[in-house]
Amino acid sequence: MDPRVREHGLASTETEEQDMGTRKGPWTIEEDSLLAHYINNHGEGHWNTAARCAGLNRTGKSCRLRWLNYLRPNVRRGNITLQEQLLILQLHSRWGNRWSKIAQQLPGRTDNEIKNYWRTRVQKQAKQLKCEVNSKQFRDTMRYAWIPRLIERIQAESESPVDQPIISTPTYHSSQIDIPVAASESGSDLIDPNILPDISGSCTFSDSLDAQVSSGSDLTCSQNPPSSHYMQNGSCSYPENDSVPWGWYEHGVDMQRRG
DNA sequence: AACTGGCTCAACCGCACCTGT
DNA sequence: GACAGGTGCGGTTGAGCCAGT
Repeated sequence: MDPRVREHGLASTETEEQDMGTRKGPWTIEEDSLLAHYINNHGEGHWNTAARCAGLNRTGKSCRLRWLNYLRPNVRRGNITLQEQLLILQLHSRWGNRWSKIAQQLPGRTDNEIKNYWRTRVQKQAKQLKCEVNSKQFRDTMRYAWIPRLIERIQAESESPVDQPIISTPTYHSSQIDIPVAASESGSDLIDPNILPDISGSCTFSDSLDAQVSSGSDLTCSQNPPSSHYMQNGSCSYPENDSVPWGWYEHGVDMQRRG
């Protein structure tokens, strides 16, 4: 849903807030317009000045946030693609909660969006696995189960000629990372060795866990995520059968929920 | 139809860092 | 060096939406 629609309904309460000083809460279309117009003319930065000169009764911080997360051109909203999910998992395993740094590798995505993604999806999975999101146990699950499954998934989608909206997403380029949009010959090509140096080189554990994990243990499973009773001896294992569907974050399906 | 609980995401808050004086 | 103002970042919150009952 366009947030403006949501916000517009709340705009009627703004008068009392304006009387009491700096405005807070959802932005109105008028405020968006004022801010965008100002920044188009004067450029980004100097947010406090922008707030004053644009006639906005907002803090500079609020203006900055609104611009970066919503008004800025090329901001991509909507579902995180599989490639983006993969990249987020990889980068988070390397950098931790450095959302802004991770966001820099995902053009058009904001740190706020990635942070929200992590909290709502990944942390939820950790919670359901009854393990700390920063624990070795969870990281191993991510590295040796979810990421490989994500790669398989990306590969599978790239091989099927129909229903692959993800393929239209841009290739991500940076000095360090170049995640190909279409899968190459092997899924491992999708992992930047600089990001997860231990994945490609840790065949023994990876292979053994792979055998345990089977399919359906990854971050795209939300409808029926791996439950805690699959946890054994401090690591994650999963049932042999593929009872957990890949529907957790089905693109083109999930994204239709919010239109 | 009404209610409820879970989910999403925009926006706020507090803190840390940077820069100019 | 001390201080103040501005900016950036990560954590958190709460309103609104939606699906299930």
